[in-house]
Amino acid sequence: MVTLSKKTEYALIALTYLTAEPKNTHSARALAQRSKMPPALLMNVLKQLSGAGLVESVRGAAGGYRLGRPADEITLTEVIAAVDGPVHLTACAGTAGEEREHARQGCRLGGGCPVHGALEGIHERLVAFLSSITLEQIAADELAKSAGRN
Amino acid sequence: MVTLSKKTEYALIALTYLTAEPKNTHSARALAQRSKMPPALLMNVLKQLSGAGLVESVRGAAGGYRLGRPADEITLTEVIAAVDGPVHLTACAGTAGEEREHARQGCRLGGGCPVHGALEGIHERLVAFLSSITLEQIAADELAKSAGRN
DNA sequence: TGAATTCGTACCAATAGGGTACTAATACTA
DNA sequence: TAGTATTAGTACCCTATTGGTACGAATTCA
Repeated sequence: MVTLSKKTEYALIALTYLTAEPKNTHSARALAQRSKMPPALLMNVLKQLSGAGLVESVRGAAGGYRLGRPADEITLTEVIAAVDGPVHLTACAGTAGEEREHARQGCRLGGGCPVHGALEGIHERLVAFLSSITLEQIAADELAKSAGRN
Repeated sequence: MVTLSKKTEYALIALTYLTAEPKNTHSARALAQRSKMPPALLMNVLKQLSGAGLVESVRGAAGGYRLGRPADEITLTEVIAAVDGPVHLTACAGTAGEEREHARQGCRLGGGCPVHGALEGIHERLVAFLSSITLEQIAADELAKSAGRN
């Protein structure tokens, strides 16, 4: 399926909030309450984002999370990769570098697979598309649309 | 996950073969053998493609499948929709027409969802991207790449 | 009549997705 | 120093989806 997972969705929502107030730290619980997300799940998502360096964590009382990088340097591709692992268009395409050989095994059709080459091309274009979308754009876009609704 | 399902992959493989020889009919079994795909599963996939009008079925002895429309009029979006259902970027975005109200229920975050508007915009661009890819392009692209490998 | 095929439907098993629970480590505050 | 609020780490559960199978019925040609 060509679908963002719920975890990615939650990650985007949380990141949008962090983008709106980049200087303060926001606790996982507070973020969950504002969006009615399951707190325990959001904590896991934030941890993954923290591991990927997309957010910074501050422990202890009055701690929480803040953006790890400027919003215009965080792309949708990175968010997806941090939460759900790297984007693979198919089992046989979309694996880069040293993983490529492994992917070739995963594609059991091997050389007989008549769409292998074409899918790799599509995959590259898809990643380029997703990478062109930054967190800043998402936050700004939402602001514009929600303003139009009021 | 942003991933094409195996069924979509199989559909593309089968369609590529049908594109190469648009006039003959090809039985499900023959197509499965050429690509080492599970025959029973491919039959289900072909049935779905047939229901969507992307391929024509011919029953009886010496029957099989052929393209239902010219290859340059079949888009990747249609193939995905026929096999896996319509593309939904998220639960809250990407549902058109009369289904829209239903989707709004699916998005339990409702008005509090701060990425709703932005995701709808991304979804539209994604569908436009997938719709710009035709079966003819995939088949031609693959031909070019496989020629380069030899 | 028989063989080859698609059609319709129902079913099974494995995996991934969504979600929870609990304990440890850290840091602020009083 | 004690208490509290937070993240970190891990392990687990449940359900839906996905990948894959099976079988009988309808259709067509020889």
